[in-house]
Amino acid sequence: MQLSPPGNLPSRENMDTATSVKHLGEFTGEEVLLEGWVYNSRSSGKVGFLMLRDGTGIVQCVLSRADVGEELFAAFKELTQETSITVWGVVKEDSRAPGGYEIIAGGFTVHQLALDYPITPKEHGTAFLMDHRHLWLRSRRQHAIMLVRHEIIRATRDFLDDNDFILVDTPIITPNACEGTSTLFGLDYFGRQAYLTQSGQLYNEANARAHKRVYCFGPTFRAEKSKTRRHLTEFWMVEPEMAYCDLEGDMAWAEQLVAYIVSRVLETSGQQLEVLERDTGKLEQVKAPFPRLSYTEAVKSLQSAGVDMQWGGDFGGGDETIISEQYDQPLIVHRFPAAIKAFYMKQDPDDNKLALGMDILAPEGYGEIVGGGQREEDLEVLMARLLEEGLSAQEYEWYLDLRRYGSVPCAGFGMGIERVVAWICGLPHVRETIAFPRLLNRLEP
RNA sequence: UCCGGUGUAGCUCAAUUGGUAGAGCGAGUGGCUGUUAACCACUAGGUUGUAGGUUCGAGUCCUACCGCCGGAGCCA
Repeated sequence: MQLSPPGNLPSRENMDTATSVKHLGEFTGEEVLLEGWVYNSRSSGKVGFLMLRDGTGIVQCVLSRADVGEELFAAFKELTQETSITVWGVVKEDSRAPGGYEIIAGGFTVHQLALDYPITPKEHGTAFLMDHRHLWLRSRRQHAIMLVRHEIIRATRDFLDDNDFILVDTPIITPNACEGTSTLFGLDYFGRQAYLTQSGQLYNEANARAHKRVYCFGPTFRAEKSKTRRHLTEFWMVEPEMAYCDLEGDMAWAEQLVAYIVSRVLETSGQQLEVLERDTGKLEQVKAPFPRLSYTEAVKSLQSAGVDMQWGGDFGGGDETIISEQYDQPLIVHRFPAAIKAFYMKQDPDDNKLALGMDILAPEGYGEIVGGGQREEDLEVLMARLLEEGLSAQEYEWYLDLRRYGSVPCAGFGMGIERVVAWICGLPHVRETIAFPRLLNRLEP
């Protein structure tokens, strides 16, 4: 359908390129062309309101029957939700319009009329929305979440890049399991057993000896049959690794990264947080340094809170919540029992029952967002720990080489992007923090 | 894998003690000159998750299975 606008209104020929809703403020009083989709439309007998969504924002376009003519006005009334259209008209400041600006429309062109769009402006259940995830992404809240995710990733990369970290990607397909095969997705690699990575850390350690400070950033896979609000089977993790760094340095880098991300989102994404109805007061309190608690202190604190827990065990999700709710900042828990940690984690020289690991627990019950620690740099100790875990030294020869040729203290951590997004956006579940989540019971769409 | 909940129109939900399956939204038709998830009137829309059982009669009670949601375990 192509309709010509009447004579005294802006015509499409006057404009060469389309602008976007995000930049409308620069065109007050001018004619613009917008390309987008119908978000919603309303009409009374002689005035129509078209909410146009163009990916950068939503703007109300006003069509007056007297101005646009009978034919165009009748065509407007045929428009359905999510129909793709190009609209042209004059930008006008108007306090009655959501967003402060509206378009006095001169005309529009329909590209495709969308019939029976499944997601109506009313409420829907999560199962239905997840089945229509490919369409749900267009809605206002989901759009805002993806923008915040984008900003979190940008802030992460800016922070690391500006501090002389080099992005060195690590492989997704790996030949062996660094911490047992039960949590890994297996795959056939030309007749050999291979796995999807659950961490780039071992490779990061090699890269850190080439570049001193490195990070990898990619998808990570866990085949755990976990069915909780904080687990995905495929998630994105950024993993910085630093040569010549100990546990203290590791904690400092991690807390500064987290604090920087929060301040950047507050600075740039206020509009999105408003759409998400996030209480930003709680985010504004996030400032490095974060409070620190040793594992041993955390266990004592839990025991005095009435939790039945012995020294040596791992924290459950509920335990994490109880500990972190005592603080309004992210909390660093450090020095865990060596027995429950991976073979490559360095033992505490002051107490060999402890490993030099650390976790950061997000406030408001969001749980662990960062996990990391100092690596064992001594060849003999590392070899002994590896064999203790029943792993084959032969498969880790290249990793052991890192201790043979210029070994140094080395530390790093992994930060789960989806958990950080869930926390900063104030979402109850990580499934909305990624465009197409992979969950225990969900592989589609 | 275990425990709990749930499944009714395209969507979100009602339906009394077991007695004719209903509303809002969405869709369609008409009306309305400033709407904000617009509003008003009318219309269409159903194998009540599946299979079996009890009963004169089952959305409702019983059994099994399936899906989904939440929690536990396991994990980041």
